[in-house]
Amino acid sequence: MIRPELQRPTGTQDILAPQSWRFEKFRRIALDTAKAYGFDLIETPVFEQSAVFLKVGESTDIVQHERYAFTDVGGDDLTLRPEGTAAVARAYIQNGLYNEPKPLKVVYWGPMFRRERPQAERYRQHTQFGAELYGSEDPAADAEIILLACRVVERTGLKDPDVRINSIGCVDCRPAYRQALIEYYTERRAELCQDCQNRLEKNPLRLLDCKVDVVVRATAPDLSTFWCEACRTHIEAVTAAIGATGRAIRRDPFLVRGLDYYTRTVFEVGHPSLGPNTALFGGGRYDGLTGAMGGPESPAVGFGMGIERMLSALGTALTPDPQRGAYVANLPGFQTHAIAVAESLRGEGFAVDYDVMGRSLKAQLRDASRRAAVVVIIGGEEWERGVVEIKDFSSGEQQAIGRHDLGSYLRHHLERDSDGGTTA
RNA sequence: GUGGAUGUAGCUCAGCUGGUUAGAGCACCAGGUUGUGGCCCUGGGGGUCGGGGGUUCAAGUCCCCUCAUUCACCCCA
Repeated sequence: MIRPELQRPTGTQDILAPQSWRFEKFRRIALDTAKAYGFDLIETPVFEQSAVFLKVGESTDIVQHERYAFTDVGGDDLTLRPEGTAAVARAYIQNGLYNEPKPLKVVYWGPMFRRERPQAERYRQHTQFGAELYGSEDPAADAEIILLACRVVERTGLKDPDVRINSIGCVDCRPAYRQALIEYYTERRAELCQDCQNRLEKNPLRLLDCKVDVVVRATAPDLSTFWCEACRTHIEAVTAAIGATGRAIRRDPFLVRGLDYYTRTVFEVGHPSLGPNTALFGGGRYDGLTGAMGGPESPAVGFGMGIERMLSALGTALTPDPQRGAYVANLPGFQTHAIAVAESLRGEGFAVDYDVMGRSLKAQLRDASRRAAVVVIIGGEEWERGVVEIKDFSSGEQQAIGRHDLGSYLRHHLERDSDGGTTA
C-alpha cells in the first residue's frame, strides 16, 4: 500500500459509501423516532470550555485521561467533547431551558472524542446519538428514555438487545453501601488484581465491574440490600414500566457506570455479536449534574448510543440498495444536449447521471450499466427527429421513444428516488 | 498506560531454506464495429515490497530501531 505522508489520525476513520449512507439512514430513523416520542433536536459545539467536562468527571477516565484538550491562539482552554451529557447540561443551563415547560426532552447527534487506544468497535472519534430528559424525578422519565433507545434499536432492525438495569442508589443510601463495599474488599485486598486495588482507592463502586476478581465479587455486598425505600420503589417502577411494554429487561447487580454523575438508575445495552464488554448504548439518571455545574437543581435522565457499534451489530442491515436511475449517454457532438436532457429529468425528480469524461459510447454504456437501470442515448438522426433510444439493462431491450415521452417512460420503469441514494 | 499479532499493487493475497528487470485474482483504463453495456479475448496504467539503519558478493526474504495497523487489558459508546 502506498503510504501517503498525510494519514488520518490514529483511531479515526474515513467513512465511505455505502457505510456513509448507512450512517445517514440510521440518523434519519433515530431522529424521526425521537420526534415521534416528543423529543426536540439540540446541537451543541463539538468543543467546550474544558471546565464543562472537568466539573463532572473527577474520577471519570474519559475526562481525566482521555481528553482532547487544547489551548487556542487566544489562550482559551478548550476540550473536544468526550460525551454529550455535560455539553447538553451546559446548554440547558446557559439557555435557561429550565424555564421551558417541563419536562424538557432533547436528543443530540454528533461526534465524540476520546484519546483511547483503539481496538474493536472503539475509536478516538465516534458518533453518538443521545437523549436527555430534564425536570422529572418520576420513574416514568427513566422508562421514557430507555424506551426511546429500545425503539430506535428495534426500528433500525437490531434483534435481541441485552438490556440490563441497576440502581446505584442515592445520596441517602449509597454512602452506606460504599462503606460496606470498601470494608469487604479491604479485608480481601491481597486477593485482588492490581486494577482492583487501584479501584478500591479511586472509585470503589467500579470494583463490581471487574472481570478478573469475580470470585471475590460473588460474595460482595449487594447494592439492592442497601437501597433506601425511595430508590427501591423507583427502580421497581422503571423495571415494571419497561416490562409492561413487552420488552425484556433484567437487573444486573454488578452494573455500575464510568461517568460519576449518575444517581439511582443506570442501564446498559449490549449485543451478542459484540462481546460482553461492548455497550451499544448506556445511560442513567443524573439528578445532581446541573446543580454541580452551577445551574439550578434539575433531575434528569439520559442515554448515549454508539452508532458505529450499532451499525456493526446490525450486520448488513440498513445497507442501501445501489442507486438505479437513468444514465444519459451521448453520441459524439451531443454532450450539451445530453446534459440538458439529464438536468431536465433531474428536475422531475429522477436519479440521473451522465458522462463527464468525454468517453466513447461504448465506454459510456459500460459505465452506465454499472450505475443505472436504463440508459438514454442522445444523438444522431434520431435526435433530429425528436427521438431518443432508451435501453433497459435488465432486459437488454432497446426502443426509440419521443424525447418528450422520456419522463413518463421513466416514471413507469424506475422507482423515483430522491432521498440521497437510499431506497428503503 | 500495559501486552500480543501484523505490515508486498486500489482490494484479497502468492513470493520455497536470501540470488537475475517483484507476481496472481479482482478492480480500473483502452482496443477487439463505422453509434451500444454485462460474457469472452488482447493490451495497458498502477508497487522505492511501511520507513530508517545493519549483516551479506547479494534482502521483499536475516537482525535492530521506528512508524502504522490490529487484537486484548484498562476504560468506555
